Amino acid sequence: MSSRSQVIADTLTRAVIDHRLVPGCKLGERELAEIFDVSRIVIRQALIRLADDGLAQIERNRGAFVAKPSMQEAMEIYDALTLVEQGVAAQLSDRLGPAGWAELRQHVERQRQAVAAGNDALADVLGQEFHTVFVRLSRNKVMQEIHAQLVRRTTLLRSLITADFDYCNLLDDHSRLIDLLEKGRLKQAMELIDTHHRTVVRGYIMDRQVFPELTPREALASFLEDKGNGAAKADAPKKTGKTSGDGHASAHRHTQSPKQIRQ
Amino acid sequence: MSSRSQVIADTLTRAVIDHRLVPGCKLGERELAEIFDVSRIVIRQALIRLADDGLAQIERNRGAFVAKPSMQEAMEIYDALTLVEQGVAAQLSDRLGPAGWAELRQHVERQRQAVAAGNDALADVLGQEFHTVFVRLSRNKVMQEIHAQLVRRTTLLRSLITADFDYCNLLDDHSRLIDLLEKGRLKQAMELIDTHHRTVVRGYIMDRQVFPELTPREALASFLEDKGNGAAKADAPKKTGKTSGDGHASAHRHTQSPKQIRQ
DNA sequence: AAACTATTGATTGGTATCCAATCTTGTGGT
DNA sequence: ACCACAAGATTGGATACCAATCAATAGTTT
Repeated sequence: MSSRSQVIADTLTRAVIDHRLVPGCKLGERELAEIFDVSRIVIRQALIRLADDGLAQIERNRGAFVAKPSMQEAMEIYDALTLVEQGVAAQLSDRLGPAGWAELRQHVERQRQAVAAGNDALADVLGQEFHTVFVRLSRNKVMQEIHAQLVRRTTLLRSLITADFDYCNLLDDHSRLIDLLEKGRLKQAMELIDTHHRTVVRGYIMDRQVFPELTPREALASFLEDKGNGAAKADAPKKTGKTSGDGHASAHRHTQSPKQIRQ
Repeated sequence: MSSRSQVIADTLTRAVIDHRLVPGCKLGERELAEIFDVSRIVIRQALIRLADDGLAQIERNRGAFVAKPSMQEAMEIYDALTLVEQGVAAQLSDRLGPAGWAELRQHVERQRQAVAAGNDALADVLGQEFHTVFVRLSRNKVMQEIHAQLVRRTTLLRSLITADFDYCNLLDDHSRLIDLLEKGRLKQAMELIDTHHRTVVRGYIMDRQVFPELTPREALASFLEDKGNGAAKADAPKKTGKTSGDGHASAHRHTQSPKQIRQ
């Protein structure tokens, strides 16, 4: 249904927020065209979409690269995210019904169980997803899209840094946030959101040089496999690219292997 | 410096927010390609940019049209705008220095003078611009871009409705907002922002059928003239497309002349 | 006459090929 | 070691072409 450039843009987006394509990585038209078996023009359209989303930057006559935000921009993204989530919190504290609170609590509970079961990967995804669910309850699609875009960009940021903190703390934050909001303690709730994000940022140490771990061809190998199967080609990337979680309750650490650097 | 598709996207954006191109208007590739004297591919890239910005919608195998948001979406856009401006207000009330407040007051003063001088067009632009200046003082480029996009979309909405209110009231709102914020009366300030936008929305009567006033060729005639001159071609559209004001303190009324309708 | 169907025409999405401008790189001379 | 210049590669764009699909018309049937 979607145009091919949209599918490819979604696939690339997924690759970026999964840290398979890291900031600074060159996204050559010819190379991508070969990988996706499509003409260069379709690739260019996909890259325009990525650039509009803030995940890539296109330099005239030099090509597209995975975006490499400055520390300043990183701060701004987190500030914007905080602002949005605080605003949504304010709205929800007024308008959210019992069913909504229940859904949030249930989500936290699922994450707690994942932690208890030692399934860190799932816990990670759920922790990220919480914020998305939170905003979804505002029932404002425009706001959802803005938030999703900001979240994607924070996820991109996590490629640039070495996170180092435990996320049990953050899970507690989610639980406490619900409590505060339901009790109408809006001011404290907003304070919590602020410190929550600040905790995340503070856990980050920005490495100025980031080393690509994978070439585009390696990073997108899974897509090539999918393409072999045939059916899953168009569906899978679209869905995961849009709905699946992203966020910042990660404890990953990236091994650094110098290879091809930009700047 | 920018790619041609970007320049064209900016030109089209300006035409849309100036209401020369109204919601539902068909944006045919071939027609635009002739108008701008470029290949269809460049046009398609420009249309992708517009669609990503929420100003156009592309339907597969049917083409691109100027976006025609539903009443629901209109509400969501205004809610999002309110949320963003409230958040910025909260930040500014803490962090803004005397110079900032002075800039805001000066801006209101300029608008007041324009009103006094009977220069309604200028007053309109300044009234719209106030919100942009307000957000700019947050010194957060990411937030600025989000806000600018939302403002563009509200401006698009104004094509869909018949506004009917005087904007002296809104000018007072701006002045009062500054007073409240500087005095730290944050809660009242946020309430004011909310009612400010609600006033705007309430002044609107959504007409379900919108009639294109101009064909793309007519709407973009000024561009064609510029192109004849040669020099002003690349500069003018770029600059105005990005910085010049948009907002909602308008008192325009659109005459309706049935012509080519969609749906 | 009204409703359904088929053909035609126009438009879009996409490919392949070509070209100019620009960037990068590597080589050679000093 | 350093600078200049030429060669190669890459991007931005034009053009021509094709298949798929939508819209609208004309024709057929009831």
